[in-house]
Amino acid sequence: MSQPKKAPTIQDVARFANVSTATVSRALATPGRVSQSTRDRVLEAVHVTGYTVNQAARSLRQHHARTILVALPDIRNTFFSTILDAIERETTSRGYGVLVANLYLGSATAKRLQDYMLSNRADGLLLLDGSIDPETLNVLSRPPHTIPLVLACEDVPGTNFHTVVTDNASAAERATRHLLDLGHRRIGHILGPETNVVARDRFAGYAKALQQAGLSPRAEWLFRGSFEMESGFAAAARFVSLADRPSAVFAVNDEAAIGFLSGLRQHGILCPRDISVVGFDDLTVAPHYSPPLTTMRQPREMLGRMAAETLIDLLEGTEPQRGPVRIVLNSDLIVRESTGLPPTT
Amino acid sequence: MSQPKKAPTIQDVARFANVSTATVSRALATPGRVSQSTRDRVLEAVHVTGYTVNQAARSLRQHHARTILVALPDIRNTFFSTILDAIERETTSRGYGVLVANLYLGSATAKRLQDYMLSNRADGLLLLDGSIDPETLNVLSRPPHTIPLVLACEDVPGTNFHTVVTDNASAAERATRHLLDLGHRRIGHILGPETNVVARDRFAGYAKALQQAGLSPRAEWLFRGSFEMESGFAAAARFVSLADRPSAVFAVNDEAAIGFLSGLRQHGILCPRDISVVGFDDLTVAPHYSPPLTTMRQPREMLGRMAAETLIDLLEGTEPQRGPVRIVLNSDLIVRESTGLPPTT
DNA sequence: AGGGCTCATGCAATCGATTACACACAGCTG
DNA sequence: CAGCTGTGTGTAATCGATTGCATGAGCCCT
Repeated sequence: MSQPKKAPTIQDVARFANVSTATVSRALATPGRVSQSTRDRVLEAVHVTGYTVNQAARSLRQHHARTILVALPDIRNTFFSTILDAIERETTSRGYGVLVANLYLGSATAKRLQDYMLSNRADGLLLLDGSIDPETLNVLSRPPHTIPLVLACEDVPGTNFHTVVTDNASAAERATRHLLDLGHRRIGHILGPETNVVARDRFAGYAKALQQAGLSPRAEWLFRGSFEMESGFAAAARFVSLADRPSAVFAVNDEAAIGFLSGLRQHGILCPRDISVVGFDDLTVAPHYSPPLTTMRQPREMLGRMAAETLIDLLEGTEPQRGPVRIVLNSDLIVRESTGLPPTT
Repeated sequence: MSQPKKAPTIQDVARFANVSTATVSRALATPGRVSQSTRDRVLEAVHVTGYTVNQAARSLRQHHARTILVALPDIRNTFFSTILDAIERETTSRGYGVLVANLYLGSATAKRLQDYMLSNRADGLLLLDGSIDPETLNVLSRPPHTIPLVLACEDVPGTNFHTVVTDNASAAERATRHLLDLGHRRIGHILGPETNVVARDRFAGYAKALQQAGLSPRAEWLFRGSFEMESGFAAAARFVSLADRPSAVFAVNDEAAIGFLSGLRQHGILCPRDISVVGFDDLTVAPHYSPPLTTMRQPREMLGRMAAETLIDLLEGTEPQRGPVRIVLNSDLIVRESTGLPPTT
């Protein structure tokens, strides 16, 4: 009696409702296909027994898990966690679960992904990390595995999958042009990691804007970094050691911008009085920073939502599938107080 | 030939290696129980066929999914995403997957959790949200369900589960005492949501420190808010409307502190010149804010790791199970520049 | 009245891995 | 040499839900 009773199964429900398991299954999945009275009895029995479906059994039989895997380079970063949030909302509203895998660079990433994907735990992969080996992806996405795959945020060069990204290059161009429009001619850039597509695109946009203004990047005004605050902070140290300093800097993201400003402040350089800085992302803290940050706002929620949508459509074969989709979302320039006219020398 | 070949199963491996499926299973799970030569043949066959286990089948048979569910109130918040990161590291290193569920307050949370947990998708639940209905948890955790459950970050009053939390009350007391030690006597507080345990504990610590100094909270210096920047910002508006203002404020977390400072700045009130502010959490941005924030640093990674550890130990029945464990981690006061002596009037 | 429907339901196979049990064979003991 | 032990392997049941096929009841039409 008081044993650790086992979870009720469809058998229990069937017994209780005096029908076969097949009927229970149908009453639940396709209510229209059973009679009113049977349906009522089954529903009643479900209620009484407290039955819930065993997903493992269902997955085994139906060959899908109603779960997707989201692989990202760093959950701690608000940028990614916001996207993950949007993904989670969309997927759960469609009845899917979300498995997360954090891909610390350098770990046996490919192997882990494969293990995950090939073991029927997840039906599809949403990849937010462009730094993965393209060949691994090709292996996963082609027969005999044929794993539905959507790339979001970061493109993987040399592949041709469904992709949802933002317009990094043109947004960076826009940010840089904003500085040019203010009258700046001496514009530096805090770069992201060398290998990162997003960072490269943003640099390209920056370079293009300069070029259109008849300028070109100067090596000593290019500060290599990562996407983190610390790297912006480190860039500030290099900045102050320069004899000939830029009057404005475009940072690869808000975090780098914030670290940079924080570093400059330690050296008595104030923004926007002495220097203008543009960031990228419009983090929650951007409007509340001191000074409030001028930045490019990416539609992160939308990106996450569309990526999830694309993947699930793919899984369910709703869309007619005319080759890989590529969605590019636009970013907006948000002008705040971290940019201003160049100091009059 | 070029059909979408199906994924290889243990049957394929067995056929290839000329053994039974039982032997393949044993060769993989308990290599010591098959002969050297058989083992080699099986491993070879696994390699050739590209076999990976079907988790759904395994789960069905073994009655566990090697997956845990992490339920949190808001992934976007760095605070939670950092913990999630730590959890993910720990669980994957132990061979478990992580499903995430975001619990927007007010949604049919309890129902969602139950569906999730009772459907054999996950073996255990790691709950980072204290605002859930205690009764729901009791239902889940008791027969016939008996779901292993660990509470992290936020306690749920009226329940008695394994818990991993930080010392919110005493840390808040410490933060407040820091202000007292600087000579402040007029100390306000930005509160969190009324219903939140963490917010309540921090308020209690604040009140206790005041009391020990012979003071008590003044209603007009208590700013009700949430954990978000906007609520800190809103608090600033109320602050400036005060005829008689505090000289220092303890904020329920860094986000509230930042929003508050940002709001004050708009009104020309500068920190630490005019006011001292202490936050809580030590977000990444805290040292890079202007001014760099004095705050209580919580061991978030450790918290995530220990919570995951506790849950998995529970699942695997490693630990001898002598009643619910309760782990309380200590926070550290990090003094930076947002706190200073009270302005000399 | 009988043939041909549709509708509701049951029977039993199926998904892929694990594992209790059975069995064959080798080597050892008394 | 009969009997015993232990090792290595195979057979088949099992986990729980879904679903193709079969069946039977009831209805309509000619």
